[in-house]
Amino acid sequence: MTKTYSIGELAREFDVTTRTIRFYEDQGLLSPRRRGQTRVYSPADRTTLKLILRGKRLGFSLAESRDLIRMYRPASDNRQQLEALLQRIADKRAQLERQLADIQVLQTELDDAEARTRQALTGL
Amino acid sequence: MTKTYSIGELAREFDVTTRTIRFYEDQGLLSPRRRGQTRVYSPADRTTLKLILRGKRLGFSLAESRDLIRMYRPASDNRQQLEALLQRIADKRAQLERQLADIQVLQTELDDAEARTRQALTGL
DNA sequence: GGGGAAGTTTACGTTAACGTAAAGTATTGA
DNA sequence: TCAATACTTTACGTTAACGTAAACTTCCCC
Repeated sequence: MTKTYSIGELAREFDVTTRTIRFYEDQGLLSPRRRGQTRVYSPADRTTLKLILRGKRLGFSLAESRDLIRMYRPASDNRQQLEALLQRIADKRAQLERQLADIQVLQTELDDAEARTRQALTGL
Repeated sequence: MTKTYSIGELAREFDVTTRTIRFYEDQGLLSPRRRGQTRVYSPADRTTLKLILRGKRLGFSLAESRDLIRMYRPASDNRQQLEALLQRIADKRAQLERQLADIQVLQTELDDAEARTRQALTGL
């Protein structure tokens, strides 16, 4: 019998509101089981939530995260769709590469800024 | 005599609308000179715009980018403020580190997804 | 058995980041 | 000279991603 989570538990763990989690479900990013009215989250649901929040930290929209979630599941036996999926994966990879490059540029700019700030401090 | 740019030139170069560029000015991120009514952008203005768009690709808000721009200029001779600036720089650096880690996790997840997709394709 | 505490639905409100349209000015090329 | 281009300001509209509030049910505890 595998572990489950309540919406409140997940909200606390990831520091989001329950409203946020329900909103993600509304947008089709999560589909927890129900015990009566109450939502019951599986470890897989929790992983999905984690994926969404990781995406948010990288500036992804919920639509992009939904796409990412779909990439992470087979979900098709159609050749065309699988090929299209490979393409979307490649596109995402390219986007991540660009973000990585952007981060590196920003890091060296921060290095510069810090050096100049320290320089200004020694001049006081 | 240093080069200048019109708003249209910059818009074309960076693939944004002129509305967007004016909006950034409205938000205090850009302050081009004027020739009469018309905005005239310096190479420094262009660099600032590039910084903003790089931030956007990383999911930064305009407020964050405004802060980044300020980090990139001395702008103070007050010890307290310089120390505070160093702190903000350190914070940004930490954020970039986390984003970098997030990207790496996502990259290996994409690797998995691609492998599984190729596997599904060979099974057809 | 009477509160809390945690869950639910429904619905209106809010903010950021522009889009879109209207109406006017300035320059430029046929 | 006139019509197309590129610029300007002003102002209302739009979308994503929730926040906030109200009104309700369920469960647990003393």
